[in-house]
Amino acid sequence: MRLSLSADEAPHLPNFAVSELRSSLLTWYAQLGRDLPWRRTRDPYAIWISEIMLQQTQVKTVIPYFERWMTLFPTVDALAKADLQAVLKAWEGLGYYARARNLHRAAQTIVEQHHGLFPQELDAVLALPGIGRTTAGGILSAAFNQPLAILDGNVKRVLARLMALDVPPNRALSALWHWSEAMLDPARSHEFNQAFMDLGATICTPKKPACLLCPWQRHCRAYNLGTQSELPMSEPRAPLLHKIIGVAVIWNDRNQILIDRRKPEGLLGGLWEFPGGKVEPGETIEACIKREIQEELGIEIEVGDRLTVVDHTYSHFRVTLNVHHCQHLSGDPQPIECDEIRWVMARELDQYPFPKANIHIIEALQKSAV
DNA sequence: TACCCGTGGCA
DNA sequence: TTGCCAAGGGT
Repeated sequence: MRLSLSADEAPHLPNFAVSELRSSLLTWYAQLGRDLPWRRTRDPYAIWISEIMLQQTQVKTVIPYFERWMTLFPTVDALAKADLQAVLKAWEGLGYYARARNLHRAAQTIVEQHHGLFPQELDAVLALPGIGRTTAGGILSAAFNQPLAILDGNVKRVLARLMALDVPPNRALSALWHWSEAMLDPARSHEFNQAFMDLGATICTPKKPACLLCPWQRHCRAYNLGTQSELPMSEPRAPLLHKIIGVAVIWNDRNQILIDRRKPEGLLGGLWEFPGGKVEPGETIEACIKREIQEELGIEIEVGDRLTVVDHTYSHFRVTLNVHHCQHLSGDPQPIECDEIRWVMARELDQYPFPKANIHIIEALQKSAV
């Protein structure tokens, strides 16, 4: 098996086939394409928001977030003027929080450099943070019918099967871009790109593709070879690292809880959390929590009863959070390894954006308070 | 280039 | 329970 495939090695798409593939896909889409909220508008702002939310995220998950977002921040200007904390709160639970931080920054750039109007020039769009080639093509084709190709996960999978690609898609990106561009119907790029993605999402699915319903069945190399369930090829992955974490819900004598805001960049950047850290070899949970709180906040606490245990999986590792009630004893908490610290009442916690694993802690707190 | 960056659904 | 992967981009 070869390791990679360059564009000039890519098998050629015959012109007669391209013409038939375009028309059969567009006919299929006119009948069976999905009715999605962001397809009812040509507003580039709304389409931009949907494209960012849909990065690595399924349509079903995105729909309620999209509807709420458009109510909270209906225009570029509204988003640019909003507080980052409010933006992160609207994104809470969607993951990949850099997407929300980039949306906020990009909105401010559009106000400052483009009079608040979403730019139509490809280079200007690509210059905005959080927008790469696929997202730029998706926005500009959907909003302005510009003849720009896309290469999202759906299109990669469809093309990998159509062309019986014998390497993992990420080893053949230039060939895949070449095919996506060759396939695109330049006069109807808006419909074509949407149809291309719908084909991948509803027919050419990762598991058990519905080949019998596929408008491209006759031309599909994988179908004709019977290898559609083996494609696209996948890359081996390293097993997830597992970290054991001690977490403190620290109470003061005014019935308040201590939370901290993470630094603005990196994992869960800008979100709030309950403080804690990794258990070292041979260390008890209680000792870990006491040590971490001393190191990170410079205060003394007494570690009390266990509140809950939370298992959570991130992209590249897994954590088990061992959460204990704690009592503040002495010292004024300092933001040594975070951006900000606050004492808040339990009922105020829902005003702050928290990562999912911490949402579970808040739910456990609400249960234990009843 | 290879790694970082969340969460949910599903088998 | 575990692994896989979904409308990717930044560095």
